[in-house]
Amino acid sequence: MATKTRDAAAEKLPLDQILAGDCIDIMNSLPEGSVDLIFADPPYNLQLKGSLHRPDNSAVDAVTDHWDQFASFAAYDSFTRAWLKAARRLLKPDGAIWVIGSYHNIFRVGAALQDAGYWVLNDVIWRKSNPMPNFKGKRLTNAHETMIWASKAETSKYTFNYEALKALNEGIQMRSDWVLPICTGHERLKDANGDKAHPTQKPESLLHRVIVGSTNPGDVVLDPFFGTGTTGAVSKMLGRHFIGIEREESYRKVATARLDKVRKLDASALETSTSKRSEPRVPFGQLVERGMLRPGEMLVSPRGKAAKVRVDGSLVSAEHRGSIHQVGALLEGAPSCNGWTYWQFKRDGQLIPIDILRQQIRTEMARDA
Amino acid sequence: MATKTRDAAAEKLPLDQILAGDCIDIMNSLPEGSVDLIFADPPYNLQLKGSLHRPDNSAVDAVTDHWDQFASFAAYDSFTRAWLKAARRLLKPDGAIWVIGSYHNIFRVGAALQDAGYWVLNDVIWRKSNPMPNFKGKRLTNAHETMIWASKAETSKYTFNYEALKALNEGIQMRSDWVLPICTGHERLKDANGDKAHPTQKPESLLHRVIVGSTNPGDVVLDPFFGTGTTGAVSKMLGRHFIGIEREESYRKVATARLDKVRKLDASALETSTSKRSEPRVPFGQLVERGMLRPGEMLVSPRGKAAKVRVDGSLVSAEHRGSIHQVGALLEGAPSCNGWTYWQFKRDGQLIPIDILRQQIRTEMARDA
DNA sequence: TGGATGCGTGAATCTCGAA
DNA sequence: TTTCGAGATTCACGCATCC
Repeated sequence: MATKTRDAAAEKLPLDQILAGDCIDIMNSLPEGSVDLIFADPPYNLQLKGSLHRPDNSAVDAVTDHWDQFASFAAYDSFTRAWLKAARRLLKPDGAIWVIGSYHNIFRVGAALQDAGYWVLNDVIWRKSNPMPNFKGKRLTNAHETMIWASKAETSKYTFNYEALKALNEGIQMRSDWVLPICTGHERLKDANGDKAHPTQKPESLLHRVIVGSTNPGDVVLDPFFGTGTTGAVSKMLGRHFIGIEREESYRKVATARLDKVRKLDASALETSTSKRSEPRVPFGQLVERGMLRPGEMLVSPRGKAAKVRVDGSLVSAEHRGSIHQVGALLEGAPSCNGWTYWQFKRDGQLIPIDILRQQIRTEMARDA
Repeated sequence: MATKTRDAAAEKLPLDQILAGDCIDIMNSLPEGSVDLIFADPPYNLQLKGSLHRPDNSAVDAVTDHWDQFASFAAYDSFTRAWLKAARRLLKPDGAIWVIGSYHNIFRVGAALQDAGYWVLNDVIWRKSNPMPNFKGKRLTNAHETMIWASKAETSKYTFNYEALKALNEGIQMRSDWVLPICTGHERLKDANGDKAHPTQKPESLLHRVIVGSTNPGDVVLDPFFGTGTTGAVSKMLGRHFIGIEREESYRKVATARLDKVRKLDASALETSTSKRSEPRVPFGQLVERGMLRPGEMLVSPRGKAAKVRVDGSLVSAEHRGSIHQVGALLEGAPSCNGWTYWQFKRDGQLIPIDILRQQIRTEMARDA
């Protein structure tokens, strides 16, 4: 707590600094039970092989840095278990940890956390509003990353600022899925050449929510994979202490310059809420998946043209196939057509516009948001 | 594929049935390499202690069934590794699996999948539009569950109906986070007392998306934790075969009654949008042979580069010669080039993409088939 | 100054069949 | 098993440029 007298162990901490070196060695050199929160963004072990090009033939700048290379799952596990053990020793009894990862590594991290005695509180999904698409159409767009929030032990009285997060979420309980954009634009740090300074810089909005939700002012937040220092920047801004550990000198240099520019906020730290209150998009396919329309059912146009609904939410008429908009446009010989207002379905002998069903879904969405 | 002759192993399968007993024993009794897809909703090992009450003091009906009780993580791991091994043996070489879970078990399941040799394709978040709130305000609202989609091996040519899922999502490629409501209302099966028949019944919309996206009509879908048979119901409706395995008689009974009521959709509703990859290959030389392009005629690129058509269907420019793709790539200095969409020819002063000619041939082929 | 247009890019396990 | 070559494939933004 902010008001609590700092204990002896914490007094020996090198606060608000970036420590150079291997995170396991350095964590082992710091006093036991001294840190309130750990935020860790470890290597994901992506195991990328060849190169990848966009449809326009430009090359994707992939994460191929040496620090993300591991010989095997076993090697990655052994690294993971070692740093998680060192991290747990550092935590105060009521401390907690956040770890972020992708499907490449997060299952291994999660199992190691549980095996080490941490107690998982939530898994939190960062849903990216602007992810990189899947260029080859071979998988789903990888549009999220996973964070695990765990206390040091099952009995820990971890910090959770329920009301603060609820306030951040317009008065509604914060959920386990967070929609936030990736780090781009001015926030993305560049090196002297104008290239990105770090391949995986996290957005400050993500750390903002983590730190507001699970620390108090004056707390100590340690990041063993500091990179360009997002954790430090947000901690400093929010009046928390940080300790960064980073092996690579180039990252430390960028982080130091960044942290020098950060000013602690006075009082009301408001999230840059991107509340574009436009109506949410409802794919027509959801009406089929949710059983509101039956695959095989016929839709009818105002002038009596008909088309059949297929399981993937596309339509097929005598001569055309495609989306509700495409088939409508083709049947009318029009350049475009709003399928939502064009098509109707039959219930109890009545013709009903399909837009009614979309309204039902939107009403649910608004109620449940 | 639906039209492919079923192989010997698959012919011995007990299709469209619910098998009674332990899933590991039963899977081991079925023929190796015979199943296209496995969907598994294993016990979550929730480790619930005590009871939970809502703010109004009503009790939350928690999952406390005996089948969800495990003595330790080690016991749960050993169970998980055993059924995943039996499941992998059953899969065809190009088969795939989906497993759904929560933070209690999904990390252990994911690590076990990777260790067993499965190849993770995506982790998919089922984002619940109407989750149960966190009554105590001690954690984030647990508003999602995680599914892991993995192929049998890294080299598997898994089924992925990219275009169908894109159609379900109104023309934008499907992401790894799916917003769907939980199973309520009349879809939620009740027992004779009017209580819910199964504590964790999954919504059909979720299975619809899984099955449309990763199987073809006629495929065999196995569910080793069948419960009340959502996987079977959706498989049957979508013209896939199912095999259910369920230990508890009460669930089998409910599932049987449910499946009897399901009708298979007619074939035209089952058709989905397909990708160009599945269309027949047309050699460029055919355009010349058929007189659609004259030997000696010039093709033009979007940026005005030109090449001459030769009698054998190769191109020659000032500096390069080769296929339409090779010459395009060389002229652009690109690693590759789709000549079909790159080159244009001239008719009546208009520039027309050569892909139009390929479309004409494909339309003829479809009509004559 | 403002709107339209175009370009660049982000933690990516990203083709496939024939020879 | 490896090699070769045809040819399929992208969404949301920020920012710069150009009328």
